[in-house]
Parts: sequence; structure tokens; C-alpha cells
Amino acid sequence: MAEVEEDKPLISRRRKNTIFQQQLNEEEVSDATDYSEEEDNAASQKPLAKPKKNSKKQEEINKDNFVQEENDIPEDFVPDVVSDIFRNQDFSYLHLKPDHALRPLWISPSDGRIILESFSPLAEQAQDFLVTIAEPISRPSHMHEYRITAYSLYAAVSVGLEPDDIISVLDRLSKVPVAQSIINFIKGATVSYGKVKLVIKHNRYFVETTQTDILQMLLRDPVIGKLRIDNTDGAKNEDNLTGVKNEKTTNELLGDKHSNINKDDVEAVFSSVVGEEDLDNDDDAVHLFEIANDSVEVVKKRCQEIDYPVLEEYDFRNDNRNPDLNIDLKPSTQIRPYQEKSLSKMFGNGRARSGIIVLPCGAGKTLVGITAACTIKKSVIVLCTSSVSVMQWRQQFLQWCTLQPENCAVFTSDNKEMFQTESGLVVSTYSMVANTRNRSHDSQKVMDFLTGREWGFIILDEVHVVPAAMFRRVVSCIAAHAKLGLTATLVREDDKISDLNFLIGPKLYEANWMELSQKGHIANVQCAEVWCPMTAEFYQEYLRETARKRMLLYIMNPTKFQAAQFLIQYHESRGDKIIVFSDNVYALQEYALKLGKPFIYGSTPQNERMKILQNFQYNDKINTIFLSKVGDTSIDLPEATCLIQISSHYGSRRQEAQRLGRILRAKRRNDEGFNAFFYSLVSKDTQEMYYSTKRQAFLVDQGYAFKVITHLHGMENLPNLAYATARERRELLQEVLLKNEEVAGLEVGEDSDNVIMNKRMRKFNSVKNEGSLAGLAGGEDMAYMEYSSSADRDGSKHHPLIRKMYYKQPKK
DNA sequence: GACTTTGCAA
DNA sequence: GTTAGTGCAAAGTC
Repeated sequence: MAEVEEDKPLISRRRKNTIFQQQLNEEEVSDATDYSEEEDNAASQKPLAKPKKNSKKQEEINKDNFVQEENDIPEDFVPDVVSDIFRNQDFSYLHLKPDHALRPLWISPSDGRIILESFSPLAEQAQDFLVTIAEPISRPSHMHEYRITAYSLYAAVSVGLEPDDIISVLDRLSKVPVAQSIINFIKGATVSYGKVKLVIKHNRYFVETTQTDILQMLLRDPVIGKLRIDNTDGAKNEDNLTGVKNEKTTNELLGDKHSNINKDDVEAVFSSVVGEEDLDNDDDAVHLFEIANDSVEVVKKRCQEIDYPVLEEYDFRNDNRNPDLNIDLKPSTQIRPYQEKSLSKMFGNGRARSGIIVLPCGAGKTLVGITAACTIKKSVIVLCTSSVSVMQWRQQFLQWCTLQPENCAVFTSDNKEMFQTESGLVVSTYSMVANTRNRSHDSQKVMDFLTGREWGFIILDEVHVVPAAMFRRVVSCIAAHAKLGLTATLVREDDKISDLNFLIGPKLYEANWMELSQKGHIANVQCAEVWCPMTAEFYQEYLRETARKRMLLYIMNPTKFQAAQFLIQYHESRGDKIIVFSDNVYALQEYALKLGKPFIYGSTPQNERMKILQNFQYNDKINTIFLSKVGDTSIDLPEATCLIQISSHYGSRRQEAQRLGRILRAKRRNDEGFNAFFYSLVSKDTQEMYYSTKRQAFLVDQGYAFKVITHLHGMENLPNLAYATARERRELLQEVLLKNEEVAGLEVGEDSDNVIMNKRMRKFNSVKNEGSLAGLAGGEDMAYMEYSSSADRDGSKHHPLIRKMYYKQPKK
């Protein structure tokens, strides 16, 4: 069919859409006639596809998931994998369109999941469209999974798509007609979007709407109504819950020539805010009421809950109150296509929308932020997690754009600057701004400066930290018209990540990691999980120990050590530069010392860190370094081409992805056929196996296939192989057990005489002792088993190196 | 400046 | 099937 060969981009802004729209409508008609009869039949056979009664009501029950209706699946059931949808539900009533093979989508009527055949010729266009209207859930090589949620629809509407566009494009791409439940959901979720706005005027927050009925609804709301600041009657300030004084709002509003309120409207505003009488809906008038800065978060949250998510758009071109900032990209600065694409989601209608952009590490998030700042051209504030990144941001601003150093201030514990010009840039840390404890005098002065003025733009680096109890304060205490959150890993192991929807805004763009690596923007990485069997002695102790003492046993497993030794040697001989990660500092030291490699952890002094990193970069004798958690983020080593993980933090997906991120910038990434390597060493049959799978989930969703290696070919023949004899392994085991006792002992004796000594220091004064252990038996046999690589989605694509290591042993 | 203490995040 | 050890930032001390 001709229509599916249509090669226009599926996403375009409203104006471009009209011609396209017409074509879509025509096709829709023909589709509808094709299927109407069959649908009737289907309905009589299997009455599953019931039209939803009332989409508004549904959303009250469950706003971002679809409600399971009229089938035997419990309401709270959320399948973990796509196949469960089909296992648990029967979709035979959905009739395939005759040309279904050409259409790349299937949409689940019950929960808004979308499956995309990524090998379809239309996949690329479909993907552009889906990324706009739905959230990417998982994108392995052949099938991509997305999900339509209320939030993703808000984002789509805010980018300028109309609900009808969304529905008709979906229908065109779908193998089966789009279910009524989906249509209702899309309409229901989008109808109220943009009706309520949050605006800042004179550093104060106002909730704005053009519809009187919505205003009334908001004021009657038990949460929002109470938070309104009554700014017409001074006497009423007494019972004002927020205690904020408001004297001159009326005059301000009257004199504010840039707001879209004129004198005539002011009457209407106040009578509607204060007066009881109902006014007719008047789309020309703007109704607004003030809320205190510290109620902003509550109000936004509540608005999401009642399905009137607040729109935060900044019409920066028409803002004459806030002085412009002289800032532009330097002519030499080049923006990559995906960076531009992500920004087009933010500035699609000529205004700045608040939201989040997700790009992998090394894909140039900083430049995205800087370009956004250069577009808005107002005072801008950047918040980072560490003082190192504060300096990096400042440096990058000066490097990529025309901002002058005198407009640029840094605010950290040892650098408390303010710009003297009327507009400028401030770079700071979350803890500096969110601090609730007593501040130093200088810190207070800068803080007053930050809170006392209006900001055009705020950039929130590593935005996944913002939902933390302390850090989220920064959103309400800095009055910024537009907010941009940046991160590579929009995941947390708690349930707070969705708070970003109201704290910052919707996810505006999420890059596809595989696509970026195919195009050479980030390195191509081969991932492998190496299963290291526990030696018998270690496993015996492991089974005996309580959960908390088990950890050291599986980290210090001699087989794991050997695997690390082998891999390091192997990759060094290939000319790779290797980073070994260990979350556990004891193991880090033991491994590094035994192998004679430099290591960095928390208490390594700054100058020594520098020395080690310098050597790693420029000295070809130093090809391997060991890093603790310190290396998880922000250490930037483009020389590194190989990562080995020996211990990690439980099931943290973020840590796994950020560690992988350390090699995505590899300098050699554009060499012909270049591959970086990422190994996770896991002790077999221990808790590590479970955590490892959890940790990988994020990367697997990005399309990375983890190859399971059960045997490292040639490891036994390695000269100088550590712990090759039973005696050495016994000694190691004794050390580990002793270490465990030591740690346990610390906790017991805490309150006695040695409180003076720092707990942490004592921990590293490890005493090594010979001891004897009863019941050590056997354990010489290291039996390797062959596992079919179920984690591997496409074995043939694996690098020959990994295939070579993957040794098939005829067993049994 | 070097060091410590405290509080917080993941 | 979910924990506590680790690192960092800020401020205070001399």
C-alpha cells in the first residue's frame, strides 16, 4: 500500500502537519470501512473490547496506568515482560489489517503498551513518533517496547501534537485498529493539559487559567484552595497559612504592561478570585491567584493528581522585565543532530518548556544545556552534584559560548561569588543551595542573591538526584521561568523518580543508546557477565554465614580474583587501558595490592589521585587502575577502553549504567572495528547473581546484550595465576573470615573506651593473622558448567573475542 | 591550608 | 528477595 511507504517525518510541528493530517484522515476512513464488519463479529464472539465508560473517572482511579477492565487479571497486575501480556490475555479478537506486515506497531488495548518491530522500514519514523508520545521501556535489537502514559501524553501535547494527530498516526502505524480504550485514554489525558499555568511575576508565583470554572474548581480544592495567598485584603493576612505579606499586587498587576492582563480584566480577576458569583467562561480573560514559593511543589503535585497538570512555559522572547544576557554559541561550536532534536522538543513553539532530556554519558549533555541557555538569553543558574562538575560546567560555558568571565560566578563552599552585572551565570551545587543548616555569612549573602531575583533558566545536572528529600527544595527556592533537567540514567531504586513530573516537567527527549553508538557518537561496547564458581571452601563458609557477612566471601572468591587477573592480563596485552571497579574498599585494596596496580578510593589525597590518573593516561607502563565508588561518576578518562567490575552496590541500575558510561567516550571509538569491553565478575550461586541481573536491567533496556561467560579459556594456564594452590586459597579465606569478625566486633564494642578512634580508620587497620580452620575439605575441582546464553539476544553479533572466551566443554 | 565533624545521597 | 558502608560537600577549628 502506498500509504505505508510515506516517507515524511511522522512528527512535525503543528503547521507542517496539515497536509499530512489530511492524508491520514483519508486513510483512516478506508481503514474504518475495512474493519467495521469484522469488529462487530468479534465483539459478539468475545466481548473483551468494551468502550471505556468515562475516561475522566478512570484517571481518578489510576492516572498513569490503564485500568484493567473486565478480564481476569487483577487490577494491580503489571506484567514484567512483554510475553506476559500474551500469556495472560487473549487478543485474538483484534483483527489484523490485511497489510499488517507493513505496519510496524502493535498496541495493547489494556495497558497502552506498544510493541515496535524495529526491523520495519518504517521503524525509524515510527520511533521518532513514539519517543514523543510514549515512554521507551526497552529497546533491544529487534523489538522495542514503549508505553503510553498520562505523562508521556502531556509531553506530546506540550510539544504541539493534537490528540487527533496522535490517534491517527498510531492507527496508521498499527497492525490492528487502535482500540477504543486507547483512544479514550489519549483524549481523556490530553483534554485538560495546558488549561492551568504556573507563572512567575516579580519573583512571585501565580496560578493562571483562562477558564472561570477551572479557577473555581482550583479554589475549591481542599489542597490548592488553602494555599492561595489572598492579596487583596491586608487584614486577611492574619489567617494566611503561608504567612507571606502581599501589599502591592494590585498595583503591580495594573502597572505590568508585559503581562497579558489589561486594566479591564483586573476587575474580573479579582471578582473571580474574591467574589462568590460565577462568571461566564471568558477565554480572553486570565484569572490568577498567588501562591507562596514554598507551596509551589504541593500545588503542582496536586494539579497532577486532579488531572490538570500545570503548564510551565516561558515566553522568553517577550520577557522585557528580566534583562537579557549577552550569550551566544561561538561560531565554531557544532551541535550534533540528536542534541538539536532534543532541544527542538524544548523550544518547539518558540517558548521554553520545562522538562527533562535524557542522553547517555559522553553524549554531550553539557552542550545541550549551554545551547538552551544561549537560546533563552536570560540569567541562568546551573546546579551540579559535585564541586568538580561545577568547575567543568563553568569551563565549558566559557569554551563553547561567548559568555564573558565577569558574567560568570561560582558558588561552592570555597568559592562564593556573585556576578556584578545585571544578568549572568551562576554555577553551584545542590547541597549549597539546599542547605538547611546554618550557613556561613558569605554563603547566606550569596543565597539571598540567588533567591532574591528571578532567573530565566535553571539547569539541573544529574536530575535524577532532585527527588531526594533535601535536594528537591532547590526547585521551589529558586524562581526560574524555565527548568531543564539532564541525566543519563533516569532511574532510582526508590519510587521517587516519577516526582520529577511535577518537580521539573515531562521527559522531553530520550536518546537511543544503540543508535548513538552505531553513529559513532559513543563507543560500541561489548558486555559480558563472567560467572565465577565459588571454591568449595568459600562456598561452605558462605552457606554458614549470615547475610551480611556473605558479601566479602563472594567478592573475595579466589576464582573471581583469577578471572580478574586473567582479564587484566589479556586486555593489557591487546593494548587496552583498563579500569577495575570495586564498591568494596577492602577488596579494592586487596586486589590492587596483590596485582601491583595503583588504586584510588575516598581517602586517597587529591594530589595522589591526579598523579595516578595522569600516569594512566600518558604512561604506557600503567595500563590498569583500580577505582572505588569515587570513579562511578565524573572521572573522565577517554583513554579507558575496558572495564571490569569486581564488586558493586546491590541492584543499582544507575551505578551499572554510569560505570559503563566511563568508557563511552573512549578516544579510540572511531577506529575501524573498535570495541570497548565491560565485564561484570559474579560469584556463581550467590546473592550476586540476583543483584547482577537487576543491575543490568537498565542497560538491557537500552539494547545492550550481556553475554554470559562461564569459562575463561586459558585461565588455568596463566603464569603466576594467583591462588592456584589450595593452601593459598585457605590463607585467603582465613583473612576474609578474620576481616568479617573484625567488622562485626566493631559494632559490638562501639560504646566502650575506643570511641575516640575514628570508626573508619580502625576498619582499615586490618590485622592479618594466621589461624587454623577445621573442616576444609576437597575443593580442588573447579567444575565449569555450560549455560545456554539466555541473556544473549543475538549471539552472532558478539565480538569474536568474547566468543573465543566462551568455551564449550563437553560435560556429562 | 590541613584536619575534623556532620549530614546527606545512592 | 533489599541493605549499610562509602564518598562527598560544607562548615568549623586551630
